[in-house]
Amino acid sequence: MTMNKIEATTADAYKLIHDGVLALARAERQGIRIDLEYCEKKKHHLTRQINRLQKKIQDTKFYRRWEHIYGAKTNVYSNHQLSNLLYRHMKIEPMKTTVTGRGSTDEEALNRIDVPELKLILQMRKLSKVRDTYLDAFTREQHDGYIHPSFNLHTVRTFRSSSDRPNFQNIPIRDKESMRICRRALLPRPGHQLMEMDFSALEVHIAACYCKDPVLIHYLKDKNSDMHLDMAKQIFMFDELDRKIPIHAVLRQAAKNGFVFPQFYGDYYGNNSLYLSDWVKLPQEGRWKKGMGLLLPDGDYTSDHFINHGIKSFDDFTEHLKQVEDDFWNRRFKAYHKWRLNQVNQYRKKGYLKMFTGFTCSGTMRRNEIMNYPIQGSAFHCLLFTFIRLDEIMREEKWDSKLIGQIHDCIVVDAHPDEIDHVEETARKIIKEELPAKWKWIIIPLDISVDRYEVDSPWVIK
DNA sequence: GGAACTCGCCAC
DNA sequence: AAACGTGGCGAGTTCC
Repeated sequence: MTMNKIEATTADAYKLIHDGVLALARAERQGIRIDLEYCEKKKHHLTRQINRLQKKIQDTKFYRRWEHIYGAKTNVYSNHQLSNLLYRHMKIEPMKTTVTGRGSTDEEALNRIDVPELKLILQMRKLSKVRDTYLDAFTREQHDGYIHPSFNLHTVRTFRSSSDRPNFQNIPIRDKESMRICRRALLPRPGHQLMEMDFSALEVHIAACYCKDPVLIHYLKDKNSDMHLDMAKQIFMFDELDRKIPIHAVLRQAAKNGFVFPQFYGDYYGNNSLYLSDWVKLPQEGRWKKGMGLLLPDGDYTSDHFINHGIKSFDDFTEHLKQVEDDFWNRRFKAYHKWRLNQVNQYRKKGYLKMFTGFTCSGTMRRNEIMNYPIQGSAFHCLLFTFIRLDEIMREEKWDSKLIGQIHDCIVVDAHPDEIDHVEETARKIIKEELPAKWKWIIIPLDISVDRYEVDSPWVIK
C-alpha cells in the first residue's frame, strides 16, 4: 500500500513546538491586566463571609461532636477529620470511597447526607476556593498590575499545553457566582476590550478527521443534523424532540454530557446510567413508582414515561443504556469504533502512536489513553498553529491588539476596538484557509465562535 | 521543617 | 474483564 503522505514528521512537530514556544512567550510577556484594588477588597469580603460561615458551623451540635473527637486540633477544612466523623463515629454509610478507600467527602457525597451543617461546609469550600486559588494567586503573581501566566508545551503526555503561575486555563466559568467573582478581576488594557475565539467542538472534529466515520462527518457537516438531540431521543425514548424548546434542550444537554462525551472519552453505560438517572432525579434502587423524577416534554413524570416504555427500575434503565451503547458503537458510529480498535492494535504492535501532526506518543498507555491522545493532541495543535500565525500577522501589521492567552481550544485577545473586526477576520482566514492547506488530513471544515466583551469591562459573561 | 502524598475542585 | 481523557493548585496530612 502506498503511503498517503498527509502525515507530518517529527521535524514538523518540532517546528510547531519551537514556533509555539516563542509565540506563547510573547503572550506571557504581554500579560493580563488585573484589578488589584478589586482583588484586595473582594478577598477581605470573602474572608468575612468565610469567617461568618465558620462561626455558624461552630455553633452547632454537629461541630461539638467533631470537637469531642479532635479537641484543639478540630479543623473544619480537614476532610480527613470530616470523613472519620461521618463514616466512623456517626456510622453513615459512605456513598463512595476515595482511591485510598476512605469515605469520600466531596460535594456529591456530602449532598447525599442529611446533615444541614454540610451545606455550610460546602459553601465555605466554594468561597475559599475562589479566594485562595484565584484571587490570591492573581495578587501574588502580579507585577505592576499584570499577571504573566506560563504556557507550557513540554509537560503534557498528549502534547497539549498546560499553564501555571497562575494557571490561566482553569478560571471558573460554569458556576455563575465563582465566574463573576474571579473574572471580574481580569481586565483589558485601558481603551481595549477582551475577546475570545473558540473552536467549535474541536476535539470531535479532529476525531472525525482521524476515524473518517461517515456518520460522524455527516453530523458535523450538516447543520440540520444534531448528534446530541438524536442521542437524547434514543436515550429518553422520544420520537421527536426540538432543541429550541427548553425542556427538550435539557434532555439534549443530558445526552451530551452524560452519554456522548463520556463515551467518546472511553466511558461505559454503567457510569452513564448513574449520571443520567441522577440528572432526571430518579432513584438508583428499587422499582420506580409513578410520579417520580423530572417532568418531561410529554407532560409525564420521567418515571411514568419510562414505565410506559417498559423501563421499571434503575437496572432496567442501565440495561437500556447498554443497548444504546451497543447501537452507538456497532451501528451508528461503527467506523469510529473500528478506528479505535485499530489504534489499540497498532499500539500493541508498535509500542507507540503517531499523530497526524507528527508527534509520537510512547510509553505505557491504557486503552482509553490510546484512543484519546492523538485526538486531544492534534486538536490543540490546530489551536497552536492558529496562535502562531495570529502572532506573526499581529507583529507584521503592528496591531495594538495583543494575544494574551490560550485555553486548549480558545484564544484570548486584548483587542483594540478599531482592530477587533480585523482580528476576527484574520483568525477565520487562518482557520478556513491556512490550516486545511497546511494539514491535508483536516477533512472537515473547522469553525470558531467569537465572544466580545465591552470596552474597559472585565472578563465577565453577562 | 520540607518533601511527598491525598483529597477536592477548577478548566477543556 | 473493565470501565472518563488532559492538566494545576491549595490545604491537610504523613513521612523523613
